[in-house]
Amino acid sequence: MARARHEFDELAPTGWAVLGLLSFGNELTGYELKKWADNSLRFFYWAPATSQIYAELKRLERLSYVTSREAAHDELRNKRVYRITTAGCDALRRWLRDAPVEPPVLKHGVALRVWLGHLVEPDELRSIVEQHRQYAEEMQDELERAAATARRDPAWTYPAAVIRWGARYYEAERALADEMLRELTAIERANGRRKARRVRSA
Amino acid sequence: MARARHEFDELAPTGWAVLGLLSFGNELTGYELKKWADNSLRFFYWAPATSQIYAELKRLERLSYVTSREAAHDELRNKRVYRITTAGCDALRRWLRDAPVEPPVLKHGVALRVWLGHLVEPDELRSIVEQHRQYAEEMQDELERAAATARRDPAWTYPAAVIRWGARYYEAERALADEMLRELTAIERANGRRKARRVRSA
DNA sequence: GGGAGCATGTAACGGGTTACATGATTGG
DNA sequence: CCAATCATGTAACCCGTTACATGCTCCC
Repeated sequence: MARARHEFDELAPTGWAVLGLLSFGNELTGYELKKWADNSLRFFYWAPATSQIYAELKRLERLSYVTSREAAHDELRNKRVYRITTAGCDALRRWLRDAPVEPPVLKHGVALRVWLGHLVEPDELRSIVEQHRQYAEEMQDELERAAATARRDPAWTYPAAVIRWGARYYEAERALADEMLRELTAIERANGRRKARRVRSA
Repeated sequence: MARARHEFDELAPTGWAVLGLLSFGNELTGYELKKWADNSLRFFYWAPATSQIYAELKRLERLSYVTSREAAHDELRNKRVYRITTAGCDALRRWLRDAPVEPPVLKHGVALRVWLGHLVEPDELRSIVEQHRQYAEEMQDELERAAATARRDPAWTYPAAVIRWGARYYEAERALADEMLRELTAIERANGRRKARRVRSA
């Protein structure tokens, strides 16, 4: 039953993600990595906590997928920069190629709450969906701005494509929220009629 | 800094989700709950492991949000059915109303891999996106079938609305995959031209 | 002077998973 | 008779988070 243990299981996805951040060639500190994660990965994957980035870097170093050195100047502040190794690059490549394509993880709290709509007042439900709509719109805006300023640099072609993908994703999310609001209106109207019928027949 | 501990923090979202499953009124066993989760929650939230459902039920019982009894007939097989209490129903209502609206959790492995497209062959990238497209299509089909057979029963209006929402969600996901495939084609063409230019200028 | 940002971690905890154990019933 | 399904749980483990500790530097 248990799938054979493969090389690509040796790291949790987050580990590969961090290694991926380093695969663009820069030498980066844990702190910088966190910031990069926060304004790229976050949009379509997720932003690990700072503490976990450090933990992940240690693991990566143990596997010789990254090397680190004390940043030369500015010696007093202890500052360690990490760089991907060829072994790390190879392993990452293999992971990208060979790891099974898994369905995205989606935990949609708003959908969950609408699903339980019979328990709350229609207005409260609307408000929840509206807040979500707002959020989707903000994300879309952010990503569209990011797309506009994206590097022309061929090294960033793929990230740029994913940013555009993200913008469309959140656009769809917003459209979905709008549609849901229309559905809610329809449900309220129907309930109104039902209630009216009950009253008439009483 | 730390947000004040609220009542709605007393359970992890999964706890509320399980309680939500019970809020439709049926008496259910842990096993049945798992199946319900697998063919409803799964589409927009996520399906907890069986073992966790039992753990969650225990917690819910400790909080008096559910009660349980040994199923009367069929005594030999130890079988315990759970039912939501009024306290549980109230708590769930409060959670639905008052818990902050949090952004959906999205961990999109496919996007992550495209983002690192510079490390793999274009064909391998296409294949990953195509597998994902396939998946999205299957989910859409499943949900559309579910929507078609959905209860007319007013008690299921909201679940039905969420099923339709899900169908549209995966439709969008498929469209997004298609668009991504077109982008990949464009990138390949551009890389071809770049390569050609390099050759000419050499 | 003090707050924001830079920088690195540790400790405790919790939520959730996999793997495992157990056994009865049903249907091909 | 054997496999699948029903049914319930425990134990080990790990991923990741929050909270905390520390201290520097830059700029208002």
